[in-house]
Amino acid sequence: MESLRLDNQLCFLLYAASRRMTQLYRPLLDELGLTYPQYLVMLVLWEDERGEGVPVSHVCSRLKLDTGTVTPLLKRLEEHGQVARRRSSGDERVVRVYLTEAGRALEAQAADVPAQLLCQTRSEPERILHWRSELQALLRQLEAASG
Amino acid sequence: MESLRLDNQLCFLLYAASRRMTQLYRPLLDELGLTYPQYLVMLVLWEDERGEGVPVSHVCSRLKLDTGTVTPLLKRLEEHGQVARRRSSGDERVVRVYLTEAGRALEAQAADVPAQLLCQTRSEPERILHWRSELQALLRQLEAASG
DNA sequence: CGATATTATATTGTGCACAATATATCAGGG
DNA sequence: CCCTGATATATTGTGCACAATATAATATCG
Repeated sequence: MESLRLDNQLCFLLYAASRRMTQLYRPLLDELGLTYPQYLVMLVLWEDERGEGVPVSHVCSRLKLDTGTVTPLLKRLEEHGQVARRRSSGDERVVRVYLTEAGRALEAQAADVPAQLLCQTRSEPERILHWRSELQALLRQLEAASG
Repeated sequence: MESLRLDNQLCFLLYAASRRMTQLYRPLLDELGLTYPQYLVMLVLWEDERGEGVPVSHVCSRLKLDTGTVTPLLKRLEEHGQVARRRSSGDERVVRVYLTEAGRALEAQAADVPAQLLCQTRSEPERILHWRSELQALLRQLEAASG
């Protein structure tokens, strides 16, 4: 059944490439004491937290993950001292996530992770930009799909 | 820090696209009683198991997963009656995985899953072929990287 | 104002991923 | 034949993902 051949499946290529990418990040992130999903949360906070904290829902929507994944992730980051969590005074339903000093300081350490990865994969920067736009288009197409 | 912007990261695009793809498969695979990784195992077996069974190591290498993931996956497929597992008579170290009648019959039911997905994403077939070759190249590049 | 619906987060349960380790079998050299 | 190392699979422990449900706070409508 030709249509079911594993290597013809876009889905498997995405799945394999994504896992492989995570594996390449692992040794670099180990030095920062972060897992890969924790690193993604920190990317969001470094970009969006301006001292006033961001709601849990904001982290969820940026990463397209639900609270069942994000809440325990944030708790582990809190245990490790990278973030703090406080209920918003305005709306008691909302929990705001803050960077601690340590969490903020980690950004400098993480600054050259993307370059190190680029170097490790020996990719031309323009090749990366090409794949980035291809993947952005693919992701848009997938997100437009019903389901 | 521009280099750390979430949406610039190839890694996040892969991660998000892969999860989104899995989400699109879920309702279709629910009808077959399979999870997405279980579906991938079945793809390997439908393609490579010719009645004589395939070693666990073969499934691992095709899917690039280790035994810590694959062994429990195969046990769940066995519980659900899709596969059988027997130690090889020649080499008692290897466990061979066989399709059951039910497992073999499931291939016909799965035959139109790829087409349904194509339809759901409203993608031109040539667009898919394009992304497939792009992702094959990206995966090769990632696998060539040390680490 | 009070009942109802909505929103934000948390919890529970199942199934991956993967590092690290364990166990059992086999292969080769002395 | 025994010892040593290699090979194949399984087990353990941690951390995601996500569906389903629970809980609490807020908004809305009659």
